[in-house]
Amino acid sequence: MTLEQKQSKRLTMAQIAKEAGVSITTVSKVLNQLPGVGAQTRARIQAMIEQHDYVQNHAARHLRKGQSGLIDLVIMRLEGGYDLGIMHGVQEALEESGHRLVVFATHEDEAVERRWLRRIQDQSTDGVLLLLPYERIGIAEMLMAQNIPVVAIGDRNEPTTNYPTIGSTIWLGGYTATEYLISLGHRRIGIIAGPLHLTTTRARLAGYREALERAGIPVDPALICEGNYFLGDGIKQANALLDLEDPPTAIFAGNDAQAAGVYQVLYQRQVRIPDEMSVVGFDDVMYTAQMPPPLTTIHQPLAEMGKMAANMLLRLIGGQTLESNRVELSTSLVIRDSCAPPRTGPLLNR
Amino acid sequence: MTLEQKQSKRLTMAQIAKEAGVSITTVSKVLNQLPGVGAQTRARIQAMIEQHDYVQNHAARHLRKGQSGLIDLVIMRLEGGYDLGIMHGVQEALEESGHRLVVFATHEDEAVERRWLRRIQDQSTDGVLLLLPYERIGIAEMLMAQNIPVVAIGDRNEPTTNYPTIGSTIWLGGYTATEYLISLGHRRIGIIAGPLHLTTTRARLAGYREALERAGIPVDPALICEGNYFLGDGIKQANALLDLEDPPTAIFAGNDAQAAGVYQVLYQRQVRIPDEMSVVGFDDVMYTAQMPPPLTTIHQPLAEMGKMAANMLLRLIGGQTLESNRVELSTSLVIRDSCAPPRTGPLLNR
DNA sequence: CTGAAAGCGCTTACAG
DNA sequence: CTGAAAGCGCTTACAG
Repeated sequence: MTLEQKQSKRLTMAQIAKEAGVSITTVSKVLNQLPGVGAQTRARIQAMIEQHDYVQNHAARHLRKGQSGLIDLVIMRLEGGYDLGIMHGVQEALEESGHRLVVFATHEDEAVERRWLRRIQDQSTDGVLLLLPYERIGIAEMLMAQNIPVVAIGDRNEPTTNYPTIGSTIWLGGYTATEYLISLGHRRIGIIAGPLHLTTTRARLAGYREALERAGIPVDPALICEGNYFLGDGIKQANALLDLEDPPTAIFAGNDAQAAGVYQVLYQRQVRIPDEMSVVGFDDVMYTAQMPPPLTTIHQPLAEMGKMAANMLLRLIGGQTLESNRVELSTSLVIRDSCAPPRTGPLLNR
Repeated sequence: MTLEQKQSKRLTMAQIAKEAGVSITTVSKVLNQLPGVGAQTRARIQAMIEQHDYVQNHAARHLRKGQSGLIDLVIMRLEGGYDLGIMHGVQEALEESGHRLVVFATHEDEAVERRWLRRIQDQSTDGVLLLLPYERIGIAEMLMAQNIPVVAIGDRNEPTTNYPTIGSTIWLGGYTATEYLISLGHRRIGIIAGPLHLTTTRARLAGYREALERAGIPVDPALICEGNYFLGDGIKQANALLDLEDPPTAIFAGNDAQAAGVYQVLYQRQVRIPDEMSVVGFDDVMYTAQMPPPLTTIHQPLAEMGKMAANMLLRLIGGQTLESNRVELSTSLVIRDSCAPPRTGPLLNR
């Protein structure tokens, strides 16, 4: 080791102890705010610590205490919107606890997932937050088998899980959005769903159906489109809906990304929102308020969900038990400018 | 410790060694693929490792080798677009190296930054990627003082730094965008800049000026707006430009978020893009291709920048030296559907 | 109130 | 080719 490197090396507890003329044990007690140190000694050591700007070595602490101070967040892909909303809340919670957040995107690639899982298993995480609608290699189970705490955010494909999950009242969101459109006078309401094998998709759809049925409006299968939750799906399905013999007067998109796709199609076809077509989204991600025109959508409390999930995980890590394995925060309708009563007369195909 | 916990505990190298009837040293050599182990012994130990799905303890390794396997990425806020583009590239590079990515958003809060810095100083990071246009508390310097490798991404406010930075040819982007609009016949081109104290803003502006001057078009200060790089700034400045006595026929936005704001204003005022107004953005973030109409913009190779920054950092961590302290990747014009020749006759104020 | 000592699970000279 | 031993920098019973 060269001299230069030696000089730049951070101090150890032993060095602090030596300088203060006390034992390492005593320094450790001061650092960890443990009792059993005289007031004067404590003050002297404290001063020394501050003077040198000493920080405990993380690795040694980790090795002894078995805590890495790290939380892993697993997401499908870095795409903004929904995931970022959740991350905001997670970050906020971790800021208080002092944990750092490791972010990992699976890109739905099994090999990548397995490699990450291996890297995680060396006890270098305190807990994992799963932000995946579904998984193929059973990440949650593998993690639990290793006694690594897990909390899943958003709806998962399994109706019940033996690990905690936090979601929102999706069904109610689907119901509320549809009911709102009905209240404006709409009778033909198109819905763009996600993949039907996801429970979260089915919940939206069930809410939609319930609202129609309560209003005595027959459900027209032609108005129900299956897609994925991407913008491109909104484009594709909006086109399909508009090309119908008897097109809808309102479109309820499965999420805000789809709604953005719907906007694009309406723009291209020169169909005015909301005069000629009403649109409702789902999620209420950051940009919805700024879409032209501002999108009426179902608000999911993303930040709160993230925060609560992180706090649940933290409690699990602390060895506490959770009151409930499943928490649902409430969705709500945010009325902005994308909906209006249907215009009289059929919409012309353009 | 209860029996249950005992059972779930992960194996140690010592246990593997005992089972295999060899020393810990030998197991370690096999695990780290070091020479000095007989082929048979190696095979036997290898089998044992696989059988037990043994993974080295991260904390112990970290303590001995002084490597955490962690890279920290510091960003201002989680907002998507630009930052996510960079993150994609970073993740890709780290996937190969095996490092995990810690993400931290400063929210431009000094207290938060200082707390993070402290947490970082305990040797629990291998290196830091800075994705901040500027910083108030001198993060880069503090990190360097602690011998923690740093690489900054995107342009920084300092013209020169004593740590590596990676950016793109912003000036050229400003020039190219303006030149393109001129080539379409535009003479009055509005530009929405970012904060003028940022070098990155001034580079765009200098490119804009250069293109105008080369074309013999006088620079009209009224057409130059200062804003911030958010969507709201695009809205505000687009309104200002449209309210001018002699409004521009094209608007060059400082980034794509601003361009989205411009779109919104044009939509509200029922000014058609590109027939009545041309718009150019900057960055080429994920959603630009999907804006209605698809936005013509200056492409920054965000993923490549992130990847290269990560690789530079990795090299620094490995003790290698870098060829250059400053790398600039090239920007390019991506022509989509938001520009057209100016319509004849003045644009009516609406 | 204070401190000597064991030990967390590895890696790495070094000796055989 | 193989292994005993020191040590990375802490925390934590335990003894004084």
